Amino acid sequence: MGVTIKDIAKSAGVSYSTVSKALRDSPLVKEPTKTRIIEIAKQLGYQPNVAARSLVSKKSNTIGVVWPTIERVTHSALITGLNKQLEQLSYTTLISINEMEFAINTFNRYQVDAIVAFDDRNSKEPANSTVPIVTYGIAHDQSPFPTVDVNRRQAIRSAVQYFMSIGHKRICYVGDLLQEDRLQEEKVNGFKQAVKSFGLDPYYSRVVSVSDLEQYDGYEATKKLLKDREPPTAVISGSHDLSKGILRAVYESDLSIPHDISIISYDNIPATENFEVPLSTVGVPLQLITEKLAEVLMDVINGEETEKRIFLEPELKITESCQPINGG
Amino acid sequence: MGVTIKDIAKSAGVSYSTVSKALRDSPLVKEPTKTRIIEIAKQLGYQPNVAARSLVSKKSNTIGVVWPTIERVTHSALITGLNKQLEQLSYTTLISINEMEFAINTFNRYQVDAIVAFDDRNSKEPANSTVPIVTYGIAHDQSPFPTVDVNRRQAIRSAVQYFMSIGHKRICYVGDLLQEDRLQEEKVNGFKQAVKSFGLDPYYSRVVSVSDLEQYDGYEATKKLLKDREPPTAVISGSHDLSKGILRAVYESDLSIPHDISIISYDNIPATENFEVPLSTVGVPLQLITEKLAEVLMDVINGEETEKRIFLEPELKITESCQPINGG
DNA sequence: TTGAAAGCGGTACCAG
DNA sequence: CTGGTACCGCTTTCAA
Repeated sequence: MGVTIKDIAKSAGVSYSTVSKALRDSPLVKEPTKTRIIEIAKQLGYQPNVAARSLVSKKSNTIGVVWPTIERVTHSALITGLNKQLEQLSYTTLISINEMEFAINTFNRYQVDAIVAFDDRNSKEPANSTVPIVTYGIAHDQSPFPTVDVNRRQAIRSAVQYFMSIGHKRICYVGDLLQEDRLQEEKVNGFKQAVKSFGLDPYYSRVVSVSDLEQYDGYEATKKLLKDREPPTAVISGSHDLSKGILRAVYESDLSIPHDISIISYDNIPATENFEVPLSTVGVPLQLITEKLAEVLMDVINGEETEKRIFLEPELKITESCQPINGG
Repeated sequence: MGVTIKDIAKSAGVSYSTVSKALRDSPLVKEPTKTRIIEIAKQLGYQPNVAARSLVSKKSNTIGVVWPTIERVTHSALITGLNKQLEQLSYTTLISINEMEFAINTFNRYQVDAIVAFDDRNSKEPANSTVPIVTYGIAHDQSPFPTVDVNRRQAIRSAVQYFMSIGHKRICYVGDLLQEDRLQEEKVNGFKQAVKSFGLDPYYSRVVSVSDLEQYDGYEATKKLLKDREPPTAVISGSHDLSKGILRAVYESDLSIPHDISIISYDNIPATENFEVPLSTVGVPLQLITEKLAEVLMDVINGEETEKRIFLEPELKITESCQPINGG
């Protein structure tokens, strides 16, 4: 078994309560004693027992992340970011990939300080939980839990609006998933609404379906799209990976960006790749999302009131991948 | 705060030690008392406190999974499978995406019963740990910990061997990643060794590099490959996703499988998709890997001796995607 | 400044 | 079969 404070106490010739204080850096212990104890603890390879500690302190300094859909990459960057963010606040992140209810029960037994529930499918309303829950994603619409989310609808709408403002009339959205995926649906709906409310012709400005959100899917869809008699002059892409495929398809068809086609990509991740033409994006920077998430988590842990639904507004970043249309 | 066994005891009018027994389904409690207690526990929404339980029993019934590279999909199916497997053994899986050493420390503090370390990059040797560790992947070659792994080298070698046995002479392997990725390297090396030891002409039988293991990468690489004056008659693909792209590229070039090109895909996942032609595969079924992993975990938990390095041998499953070559 | 002791929520043993 | 109790490792009063 592991080293306990009693072992340290024995080795240091003090009582174990003194050790406890020393290790928690309490001012109630004289400096030399403290450093000596800490030194011994290090030598012995002491690791505080979370079970014992959280049993008495009712805090575990741990956040549980419920993420039943690891196979879908959608959230991995977000979770990585959140993990970093929470690390800075000296919280540890633990992930469960079990089904929502089971995962929440697990985290309740573990007495984590708070739970973040991610779910892009249509999962059950989180079970009752002693531990406060924060959700990300729009899965639970009248959820009783605080929710942080990106206004995807608005993101796509802004993109449409921008394209119209520079003269585009045939604007397509590539990214309808056809499966149950609320996150994608929101974007599609944002597009459809925009088309309607801005009075675009739905014949030219339509939604293009893909079977997944990866590069090849974008490639394939665009190949088809470009065979139209009157292909769009502007494309909005539902994800970064799709965009890569779209670019490929455009180039292979000997068209150029932005000369023949302008493109804006939905994206929360800062552009890391170098494309031939830097990609215009619309979305909420990942960092902002994780910051907000961490903030809300700290709030619920400290029992402070939070807004129930935080909708982060997307930013439009226009680069050379967009160009005004000449004469319609 | 949560409901404790004392609350239940009060409500049931029994001592709390009886409650403890009843909830653990001990035969030392009369049936009616037991059911009554369990009923009350359910009504009150009781969740056993892991901290308290593991503090006294020194068991948490939890396995910690160290997985610093969630962004890379490679292992997600494996982890999902392992999670299921362990669930059946009534173990809970918790995942940490932190850097190896940090994650292991965390799990030590949490007193998980065992740790599985996944790592496809070149990470530090796991720190010293009170908790037993099992590794998956070849990252740590002279690792002191039990390791379960797939014999990737042999997998690719078998595929080459099979192709030769049915007359192929120009066999290419698609899947070199060029980055530091030991798992991929193993396959590439398996291929190179096979080419050499079987006396294939390395000019025709070569390794084709891809930038990632996804569909588009396979598509792109194959498009190029097929432009050769003398393209291969057989292709071995490094991953399932790559294979999808390879198939696409072949069809688009108006070639047919297996008539013009035979293909075997490295794959641990049972074929779920329906391709035009069912795909031949070589690899260890995922289920086998997770079973073995679970088995070794149970062994180390129970302090039983295990083989240090378990190398699972791949299976070759040949379908209509392969065809003997006619006259070289 | 240090030590002693109570108690967090359970388990397990022993007495009744 | 049920109740009482010691104790797991640690934090946190309270006394010395």
